[in-house]
Amino acid sequence: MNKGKYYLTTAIAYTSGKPHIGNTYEIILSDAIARYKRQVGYDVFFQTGTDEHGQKIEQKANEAGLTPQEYVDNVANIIKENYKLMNISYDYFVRTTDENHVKIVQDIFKRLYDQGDIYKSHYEGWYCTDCESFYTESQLVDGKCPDCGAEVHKAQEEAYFFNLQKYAQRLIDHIETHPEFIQPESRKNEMLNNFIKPGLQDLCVSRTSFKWGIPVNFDTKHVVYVWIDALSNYITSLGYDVNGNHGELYKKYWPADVHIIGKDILRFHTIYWPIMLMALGEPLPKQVFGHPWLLVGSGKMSKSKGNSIYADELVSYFGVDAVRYYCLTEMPFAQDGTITWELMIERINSDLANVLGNLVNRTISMTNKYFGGIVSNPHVHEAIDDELIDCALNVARKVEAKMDELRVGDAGNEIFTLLKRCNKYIDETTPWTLAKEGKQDRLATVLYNLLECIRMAAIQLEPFMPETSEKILNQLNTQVRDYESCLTFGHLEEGLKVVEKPEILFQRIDAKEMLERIEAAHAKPAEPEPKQETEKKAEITFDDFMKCELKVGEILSCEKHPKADKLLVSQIDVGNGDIRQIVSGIADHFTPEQMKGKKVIVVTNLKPAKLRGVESQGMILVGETAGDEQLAIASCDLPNGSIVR
RNA sequence: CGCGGGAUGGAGCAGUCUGGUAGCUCGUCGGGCUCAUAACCCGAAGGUCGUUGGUUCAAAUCCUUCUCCCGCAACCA
Repeated sequence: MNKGKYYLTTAIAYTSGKPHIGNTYEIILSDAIARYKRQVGYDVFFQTGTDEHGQKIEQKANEAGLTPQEYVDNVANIIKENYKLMNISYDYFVRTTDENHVKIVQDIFKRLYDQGDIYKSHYEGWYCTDCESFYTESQLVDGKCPDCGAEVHKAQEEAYFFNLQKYAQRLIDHIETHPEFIQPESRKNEMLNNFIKPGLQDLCVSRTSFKWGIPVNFDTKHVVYVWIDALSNYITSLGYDVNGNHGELYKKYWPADVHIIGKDILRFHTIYWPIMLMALGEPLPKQVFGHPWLLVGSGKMSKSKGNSIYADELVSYFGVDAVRYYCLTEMPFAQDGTITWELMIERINSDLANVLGNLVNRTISMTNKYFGGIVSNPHVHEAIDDELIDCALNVARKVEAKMDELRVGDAGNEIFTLLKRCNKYIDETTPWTLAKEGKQDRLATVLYNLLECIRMAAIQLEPFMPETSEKILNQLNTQVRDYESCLTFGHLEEGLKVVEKPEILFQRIDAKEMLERIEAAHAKPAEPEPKQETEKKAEITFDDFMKCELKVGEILSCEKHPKADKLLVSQIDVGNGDIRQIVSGIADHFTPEQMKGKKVIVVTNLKPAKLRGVESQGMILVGETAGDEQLAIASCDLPNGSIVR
């Protein structure tokens, strides 16, 4: 049953560091879809990979004392290990440092240049010679460099630009005539209204400020800047050729059926990428799905917050399939989902242990107890059986409908309604009573129905939990494992002998005990980690330090900055009648009322600067924990104007 | 008025496009059962569907006012 080809991709992971479970979620989601499509008969090509260029990587490699290539090789390996751990069934892993990728990107760049879509121009901005960086007008502070405060001058950097506007109308037409193109649909308007319709700015597609990238082959002081490099991965890997001599894979699989990406980069995939393809005269991907984020508590997972949860740690506590199951079913379709240790344990206990694990266990136990493990079906049918069988036959249809909409979590829930129905069926038929009454044939039929439902469910669980699926089928000892056999009832072989002592599929977890264990494991690394993260600043001399004038000041009044959310404006008495106005970025942590009356330590000889239009004449010293979760003002009881050293 | 999303029983969500008995999972309480991983099954309690006004025979759903949350953007002397 060949239903045709299906090409799906994930975003390629940036190789700046180890991915957390939020990043891993994307590939688990994609893997479930890929496995499902294969199962129902598509010829699937599932691609993932790594994005390995850029200034940040150049820097990170430097800090680590490695060449950029060595650095990305390491991270790419970590990512591959991670995918292996999570049982990801990708067909191809593309790296943007691959030789063929590099060559094709150069060809694409050249062709877009030759046909006039890319043109050479100048990136204009304010340049700080000390920092060797460009800044935009709005980034400047008081007309000076925001980093070092030095004078900046208007300068031009040569750069290549991609003329997007030329294709804007075609893109709008495409989006409006293909409602399925941007998923979830709620994102469609965001793209149109926010970015496309106000007018697209030409995209800067080359850089000269760093070297770690794909050189522009006709102008080698430039490297190709991220998007043309990264987005092209979807076709370079397939053997796309600018002259039309495409490889077999390209001919077969392009256009992609779906690009699965995070909602944050939807813009690049629904604007820049389609326009690139239009310029190349290639067909557009059929669909781009911007999945929501997996949040920790209510906040975004990030290294700087120190709240990251990693897949390997989760797996070490709960196992691969439990983690996969959680990510797949706990995530809403279009809204951000949450991961906490408590929710994770709750899901495992209620769904995996109680409903699934226990059902398999009790059914196999009864088969052993009453029939020595031998399966038979004497077909002593009762009306109640029809309800169960209908439910079982409906699952495939419902799962298909959900999967077609990429509602993977809902699809998983459909399978669990069958498992729950099975538990209910046991209560309705009370096999132990049938055994006591000696109704052997009816009893055998009941057990057969249950085992067959379990078999059907197990097969359909494969995209979600591949290991568990196989374990269940092995416990049943059945060889009938094809998807087709789930579409009609009664394929489980008679005469089978199920396993005698079934292994517990998911052990119930004692929540309290587990949480304590996790806390203990986190307690140790929590301390030293912030220290590692904190960059050591360069040593300064005593004289350097003495350049700072620190004084005790009293906050006379404090109010919110009229034009900025994060800023507070305080009037501070620093002694000798000197009243300073100081702007601080601490509105997230303190209210103006809390600030008022506090004695604080102030840097009084800092060059004044304007922050969103309000002048700041100094700086309040504030201590912070890693990831700015908590702030504390450096306070002091000395008289106003006291010198601090 | 920068752009967008959200607010539904204790928790997490569906339902909103295409008005018409407010649903699911977890938790709580009561009952049942004993094949099973203290599991499974049944029942109950619990919601003015964020706020204001409107359209309608009828509003969680359509229009309107306001509030709060979350992204993006800006910004952290």
